[in-house]
Amino acid sequence: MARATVQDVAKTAGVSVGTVSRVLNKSPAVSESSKEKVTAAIRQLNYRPLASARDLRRDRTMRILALAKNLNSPVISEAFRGVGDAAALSGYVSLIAPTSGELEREQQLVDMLRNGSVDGLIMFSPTMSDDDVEEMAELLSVVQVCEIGDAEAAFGVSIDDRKAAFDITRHLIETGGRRLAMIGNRAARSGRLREEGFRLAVAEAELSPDQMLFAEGDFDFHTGRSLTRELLKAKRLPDAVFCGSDTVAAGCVREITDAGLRVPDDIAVAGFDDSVQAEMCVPELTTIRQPAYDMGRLAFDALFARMTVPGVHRRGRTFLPHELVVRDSTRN
Amino acid sequence: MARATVQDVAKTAGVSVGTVSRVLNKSPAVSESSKEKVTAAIRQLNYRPLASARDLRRDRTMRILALAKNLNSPVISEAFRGVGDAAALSGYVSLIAPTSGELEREQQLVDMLRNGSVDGLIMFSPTMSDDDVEEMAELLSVVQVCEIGDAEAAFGVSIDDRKAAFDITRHLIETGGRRLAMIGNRAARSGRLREEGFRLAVAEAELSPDQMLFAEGDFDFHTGRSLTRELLKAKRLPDAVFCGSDTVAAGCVREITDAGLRVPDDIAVAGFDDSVQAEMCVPELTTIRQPAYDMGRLAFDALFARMTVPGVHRRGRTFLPHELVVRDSTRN
DNA sequence: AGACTTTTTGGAATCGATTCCAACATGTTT
DNA sequence: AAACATGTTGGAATCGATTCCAAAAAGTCT
Repeated sequence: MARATVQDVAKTAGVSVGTVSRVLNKSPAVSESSKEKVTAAIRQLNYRPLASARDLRRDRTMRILALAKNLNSPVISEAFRGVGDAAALSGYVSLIAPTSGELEREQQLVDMLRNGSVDGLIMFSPTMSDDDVEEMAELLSVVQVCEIGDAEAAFGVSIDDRKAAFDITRHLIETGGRRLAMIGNRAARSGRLREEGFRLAVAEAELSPDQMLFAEGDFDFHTGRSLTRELLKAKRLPDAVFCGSDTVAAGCVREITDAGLRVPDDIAVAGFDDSVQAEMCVPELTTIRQPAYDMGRLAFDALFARMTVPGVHRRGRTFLPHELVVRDSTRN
Repeated sequence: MARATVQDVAKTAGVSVGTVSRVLNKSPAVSESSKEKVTAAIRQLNYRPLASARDLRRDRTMRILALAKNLNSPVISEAFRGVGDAAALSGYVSLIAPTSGELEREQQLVDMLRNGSVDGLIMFSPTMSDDDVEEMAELLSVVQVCEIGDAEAAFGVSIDDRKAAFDITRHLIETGGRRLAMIGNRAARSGRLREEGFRLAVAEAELSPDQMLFAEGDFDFHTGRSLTRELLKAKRLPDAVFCGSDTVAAGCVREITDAGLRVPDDIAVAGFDDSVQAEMCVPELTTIRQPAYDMGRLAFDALFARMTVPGVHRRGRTFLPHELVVRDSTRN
């Protein structure tokens, strides 16, 4: 009752293992009659080729792995959908695993690439240092998506976070913002770039940032609320707040509203990502939409080139255009 | 510059492949001196054992795979965290893949279990029929979590959806609900059970359900809004609505509020899952909290038993206790 | 020192699918 | 009918790590 092997199939079909393998791999050099015999034997024995044996012989797995701190993020799950669809077109299976931001767990998963459990790796939000990612990418099939190191040599697919933050900040200024604040996250690479974009836009308008708050670690709703509470303690309140994510922005709006102030009349709020939370918020959030699905598709394409063409090493950075989505949290 | 093998390591270390393998597998029968030589050679050659060769020989991969329609769901991602932590304790790596509700994609992923790419499978929201799941589980290492078929023979780990829906519906009645409505999802197994629980509670209170709406396919915010719009067209409005998920409930609250009515004063609303959206909603949602993390841990334990103990076949259903979380969307 | 146990080692066999080469069968051409 | 191309086939070698067995080395006891 154990697993059937090619040998078993060959015996039942009355042919050689070579012929069985040829049928399995759709080689044209098989007669109609033996093809039928083999197919029948396969069905009869309920045979499936063993992956490890095939992978060992072929020296590839047709599997790729994506890593992210957290699977919850709408941008990541949408981007991974893009990865998956593109991968499927090329016959690859794509899997994903959360690292929970733990270096050890991440290492264990990265090892799956090193030991040939998968053919390629897509990193959404690395925990390891930028240098380590770069070094790894030098030798192995790795592509970064969304979160990419600031270094010149960094590579991968993302939007231009600095430009996106610049754009949405300028929108806050154009709709009347004069005392601008930001709630961001310096722990994340993208967070640092967004801060730069924010500062640039403020400087360009010859204003000075009124107040800024930063959270270490991940963006979340409660963090957004408590940071906003800090913000509201100031003697002169800001009249526009740029938040590094929609979730934080939702917390920000909530806290402002609970304090008896109005959004956007007293304080305008902008988010980032255009997640479903942007629409669930009251008022609905002005935000930045990322072309996450396409980013995923492009990331796989780059990975595919890296995996299949021997000469290709890591490519440069690809920026995809973002989109400013204006809703009620800033209009007035 | 190709990959180093045990042979290479053996040669550089001046020992046999057997000894190298013994070092790799921490066999005690190795002298201190050769252990050092081998370790040095491994580092020098940057050697990693090839997974496919090891898996082939050992006939197991120490990897498991989880499948879900969608990775976005907070309950699933939390349950998967539980799976991952429990798996790590036993030395397993756990991966997850979305099926997008496509049967073909699901089949391809399930094939990874059939062909030995992974040792076990956890199914969160199967697309295939209950019968197919049951049949598969007869032979292979499979455990269901959250969404489990209604059949007597079904097995896996979940809360008692019927009871949870009953409890929250009774809460709606106890807080003054007389004309009860429900927005649910008959496409999902859990959705059908929740409907049963709702009907039971309504019947017990000798009321009759005022109106019910069902969505085919997944719960989402926009579905919640449009279904609520239908609900509000009735001549006699309901005074309490039970929604099959927090996201739908958020849409429901929004639509009610936009219509100029008050929650909970005019219409009370209850959700399900206790996701972050329950807290983001204004007013915050009364909902059912699932012990998702523990469900994941238990699921892995069951899977582990199934994978390692030869005799163990599928076990019965394990129900974990849910919790009614009362917030402002129902209190009055 | 000789007769033992115990520890450590080398190396061949193994896991199961693929692939290559030689051999055979069939068909075509002259 | 011989010479040749074309289409199929069988089976051994291969991928790389593990494991088992026999043998060598080291240690213990009388």
